[in-house]
This record gives sequence, C-alpha cells and structure tokens, in this order.
Amino acid sequence: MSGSTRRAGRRGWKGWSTVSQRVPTVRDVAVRAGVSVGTVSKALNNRGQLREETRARVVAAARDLGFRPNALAQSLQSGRTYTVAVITTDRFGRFGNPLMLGVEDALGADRVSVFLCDTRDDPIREHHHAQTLDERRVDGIIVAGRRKQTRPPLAVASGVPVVYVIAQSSDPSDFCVTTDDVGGGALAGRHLLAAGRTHIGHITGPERFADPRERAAGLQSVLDSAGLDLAGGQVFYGEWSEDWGRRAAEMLLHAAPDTDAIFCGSDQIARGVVETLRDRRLRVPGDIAVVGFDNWEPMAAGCRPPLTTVDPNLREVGRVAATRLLDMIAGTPVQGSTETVPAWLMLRESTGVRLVDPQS
Amino acid sequence: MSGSTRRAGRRGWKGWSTVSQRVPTVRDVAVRAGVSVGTVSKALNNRGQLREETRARVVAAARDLGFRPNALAQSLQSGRTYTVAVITTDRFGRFGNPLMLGVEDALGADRVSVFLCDTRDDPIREHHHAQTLDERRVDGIIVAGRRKQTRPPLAVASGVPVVYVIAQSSDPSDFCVTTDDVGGGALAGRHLLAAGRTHIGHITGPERFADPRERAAGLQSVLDSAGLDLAGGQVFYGEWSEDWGRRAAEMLLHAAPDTDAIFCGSDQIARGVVETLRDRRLRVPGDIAVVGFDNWEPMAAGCRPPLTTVDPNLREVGRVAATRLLDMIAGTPVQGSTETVPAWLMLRESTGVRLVDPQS
DNA sequence: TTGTAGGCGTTATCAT
DNA sequence: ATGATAACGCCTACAA
Repeated sequence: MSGSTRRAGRRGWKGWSTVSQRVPTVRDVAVRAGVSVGTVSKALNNRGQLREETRARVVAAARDLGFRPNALAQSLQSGRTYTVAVITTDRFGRFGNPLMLGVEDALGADRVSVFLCDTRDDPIREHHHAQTLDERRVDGIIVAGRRKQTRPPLAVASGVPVVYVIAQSSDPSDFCVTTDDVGGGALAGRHLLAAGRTHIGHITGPERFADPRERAAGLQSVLDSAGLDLAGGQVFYGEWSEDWGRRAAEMLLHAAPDTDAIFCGSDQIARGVVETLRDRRLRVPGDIAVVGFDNWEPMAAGCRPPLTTVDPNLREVGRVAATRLLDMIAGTPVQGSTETVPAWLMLRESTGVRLVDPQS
Repeated sequence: MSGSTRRAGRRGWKGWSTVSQRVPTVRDVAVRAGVSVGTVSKALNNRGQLREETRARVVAAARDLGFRPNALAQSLQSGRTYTVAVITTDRFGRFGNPLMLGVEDALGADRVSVFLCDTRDDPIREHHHAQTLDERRVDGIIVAGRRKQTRPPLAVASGVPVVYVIAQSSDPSDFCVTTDDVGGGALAGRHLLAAGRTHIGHITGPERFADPRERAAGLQSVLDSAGLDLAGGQVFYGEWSEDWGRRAAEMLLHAAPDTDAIFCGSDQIARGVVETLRDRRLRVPGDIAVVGFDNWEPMAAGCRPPLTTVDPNLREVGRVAATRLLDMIAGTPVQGSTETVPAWLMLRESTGVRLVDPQS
C-alpha cells in the first residue's frame, strides 16, 4: 500500500495523506553535504574538478537521503530520454516474445527503457500511440508487424528514428529488419535433400501472404537445382492450423503416395501432419521426414517425435533492429534500407537426426 | 531515414545534420498566434477564461506548427507521468501476453503508457529496473510473477504504488491480484461430475509449486462432497510437459483402468494424455473425458478433439491489477490485501459438449 | 575548487 | 481576457 507525498508538483498530493516524505532533490543533497547544487551535480556525475573529500561527502549525502536523480528533469535539459518504444500489431502474440527478448538484449546494455504499445491492428490506436510517443519525446521507435507486408509509415514527428520489423514501410527510405523466409525454405530443402529425401512435399499457410510464398520459393529453388519436382505437384496452401495440416497431409499422400518428406510452413501445421502420418501407421522420420517452421518450442518439442524446424531467428531480428535504432539515434547513418537476418535449423528427431545424449 | 535537429538540449545534435527543424514549443505557438505563452497553455488545455476567437487562433497556430506538448515538461511540473511499469519475471513468456492485454485494456483508456521490464528471473536485473523506474518517476508498478509464491517486496522508493500479480509480496500490507486455482480445479471437477463421470483422475505439474497443489485441492474438495475418490488413488504430480502427460496417462490407466475422466493441470499435459488415449484406442470423450488448464488457444483448440479447459482469466487479472493500481495512484485506498479473480471453463469437445453450429 | 545563474518546456498564480 | 513570472529538478557555463 504505502502512499505518501512523494511528488513535487505544485498541485500537491490529492490522495489520503500520510507522513509527508518529499522525494529528495539535488538541493536536499546539497544542504546535507554543505555544498551547492552545482557541486552536487558535478560530484554525482564525475564531472569537473572536485576535491575527493567533497565528492565523497556528496555521494554519502545522496546515499543517506536515497537520492535518485529525476530522469524527467535530466531529459528535459539534455534532449535525450533514453527511452524507445516498440509498437506491435501483434496483440502481444507469440511472435512478439522472442522479438522483445532480442530488443531488450540490445537495449538493456544501454540503460534504455522500453514503452510497449499494442495497436491491436487498429490504425486509430496506432495513431494515438504515435502521438503519445511524440509527446514523450522517445528517442526512437520500433514498429513491428507480424507479417511480411508493406504498410504506411508511422505517422510520427519528423526526426524520430524509426525501424520497421518484418512489415516494411511503404516509404523506401525507411529502414527495415526482417526474417529470411526464402533462406529458411531453402535451408529446410537442403536439409531434407542431405537426408536422402527426393519426394518432398510442402504444406503451408495462406497463399495471399508473402511469408509462406517466400518459404515455398526457397524450397522450390533448392528442388530446381537438384532437378527434382515438388511431391504432389503443387504447394498446398491453406491455413495456419493443425487441422489444415491433418487435412492437407491426407491430400498430399493421396496425390503422391511415394512422398518421403514434408516441409511445413509452421510448427502447428507440422503437428497436424505428423498426427495424420501416425494415424496412417507411417513412421516419422522412418517413412517420412517432417520439417516445421517457427521453432515454437512448446509446439515443436512436444511433438512426437520432436520436430526439426526452421528457426526464423526472431530474437536476433529484435536485437538487430534495436542495435540499428541505437545507431540511428546516435547519428550513425545505417546503410541499406533492409536488413535480412538469416534463419537457422533446429535439429530434432523428425528428420532422422539422432541426438547424442551427452551423458552417455 | 529523416534525421534532423529535433531536440532542444543545449548540447545540440551530435549526429549528421540536416535541415534544422526545431520541434515547436508553446513559445513558438505563442508567437505565431500573437499571444503569450500563458494564453497558449490556457487555450490548449481549456482552462481559464478566454475569448473564443483567441482560443481558436491559438489552436490553429498549434495545428499549423504541428505542436505536441512536451510530456516531460508537463510531468516535471505536475508530478504525474501517466506512466506505469510492468515488471515481469516471465521472460516475456506466454502467460505475460493475456496479462498485458488486460493491463492495456485498463490503462489505455486513461492515456497511461507502459514500460515493460523483463527481469529474466535475475534479482540484479530486477533491482536495476526498479532503480530506473524510480528515476523515471513512474506513477505505479505492476510486479508479475508466473507462479504462486511469496517473493520479497520490490526494492523501490517508498510511496510508489505497487500491485503484485500471482506472486505475492512477503510484506502482508502489499496488494496482490491473483488467479483462483482452487476454484479452477473445482470448476473442472463439477463439470466432469455433471457430465456423469465418477472415476476422475488428475495429472498435473510439479508438487513443489503451489499452483498445481491448489488445483488438485479444488478438484479434491468437489470429489469429497460427492463422496468419490480420486481415480488411481493419488494425484499424479510431474512436469509441465506433453511427455509427462503421455507417461502419466499410462500410469493412471494401469492403476485405474475404469477411469472415465482425467483433469489435467495444463493444456500441454492434456495433449499428451489425449495422445496416449488415442494410442490405446480409447475415445475422447466417449470413453474418457479430458479437461485441461490454461485455455492456451493454439494448444487447446488444435487438440483433437478440441480441449475443454479451465481459463484462469489472466486477461481479467491484468485488467483488475491495472485498475487497482490506478485507484491507488488516485489515492483511493484499495481494500483487502489480495484479490482473487475467478476462473471460467472453456467448453470444447473433449468433455462431450456438442457445440451447436449457429448456422444450422 | 566551488558557487551562482540561466535555461530546458510547461503550467499556475497574480497582475494588468 | 490576457500577460508576465515563478516554479518543477537538473545541468552547465561562467564567475568567484
């Protein structure tokens, strides 16, 4: 509970009043240390020339008082807030998590705090957030979409650095960090080829999205180089659901009974596929190898057998985005207009890799 | 890209310089409108007595200049930042998502921005964040743990309202909002009883955690009232994994072959259980009904059959926590030291509910 | 080596 | 009805 007067606003405290314990300012520290406010500032920021004894006295006074510099006042005069915002349309969805982790990796080292704004796919909300962030004078903004698409630039005051993630701005001069879906598809394809599979099918999400199309293109290019055709003669586009995975697997096996590998556009789809295979008494990876996409741990690891899957490296995407943003804030011009982060392959058992137990 | 001098700090802009477009202040608006800064403030905030014509002129000037009030300056003088922080130990995990959604539900209406801080279960990190938040003068803090346990109070300046979520503070005077796991367990139990099941088993997570114990207690109390015993004669405590669900289901069926319902401590466990049941040619819900816990949509809905599951109502927990925090900030004393949010049951097919298609 | 004063952008009080 | 001015808390020239 603990409520007491801790603010300095002239309006004073409007709540129930308790002991009036003002939060200490440089002035209080100065009085206690028997010096002036200027000296306090210098002592606490290691600036200027000060006698060691004085500095120590000030530091001690600050410590005794529990002095915390007011970041608002500091920012007001420095013009830097050490604050950035992440605007996500993702409804705090699962893709946002690794991304945020990466962002914090990069930002945490720099004492930068993060405003999290969820637009819930509502342009009104987004605009509202953009305005608020303007007013708060954030140093920079990361705009994260969950799909590869082009979106209008964030309506924000000119001059605030913005980095787009996955969904890129329609303004070609804006900078964007994104995943490598073509590369991810190719990775899966090469892995299956290396495992000796030659009849590879592909089941994925909606064709109207760019992401699944790119993944399919990556796979296709690898098959082309190997002189192979897609099992079933087509990409099975559908939905991002387990159920689609189940149904599409039936279709694929019906069209191409000799299929010996299936690359899936998501781990959810892959789970559905694996379930159908099990129902049909087909062994994974014995008869058919399966590769997923996302490396969504609980989905992929919980699968039986555990799923080999393409990890789009979202955490790294977040880290890169934040790093570039910091660069822009510092004034270092970032080169290029889009940076693509390579995907990598998480090897589990669904493609026949036998993981060696380090214990044995 | 767009980088220009937009800050007012005396240090000036250290980056590459472009057109020097200062961000407009009340002063600029005042000049353009031909009035004084005080008048601008009144006009823009609808305060004091002003001629309508003047007000309009000021508003127009502000609009023309793209004026955005500097929130830092406002906060400095008002003592309110309209900013709260959510500190989570959850590594941005999945439980944090619905929680954050609820928090934003409550906060969004009030123009309050959210700092998101992830401690990654590291007390050092937590302390560091607490200090930063102190300096930023946030109006309040929500501390969210992912498990029901007692934790030391957040080391933060006295006077900042703090609401704990799920994990409660060891200081009994601190306020906490949490889930109703006993109630959730009871809900599951009553539902299964109502479905005519009388041999109900329970498979759940580690016994050392309070959450699974409470869920088990809730189920047990319902069984007691009905004069029934737990199928298998014990709660099957284990891990939060599908694999444990698979193994435990074998054990339970071995111990009590007449089991006709299984309540699982998580949706992941439930998926494992369902898989084992399918392998054994047992129909769900025909032979055995299954109830999960979490209502983790992709897990529960992707299951075949879709999983009836207890929804711990995390979004509501977040909403309540934020609402109470706003109350505390406003000075309204919150009553009680813990508020428990009721769980509810998401009905799907794994307990025999036949969902009526609204189309037909 | 230390103190003084001005300003960051805004709001509120008190003159006018 | 409007203007001038003093805070809010801090930092940094510049003066002492």
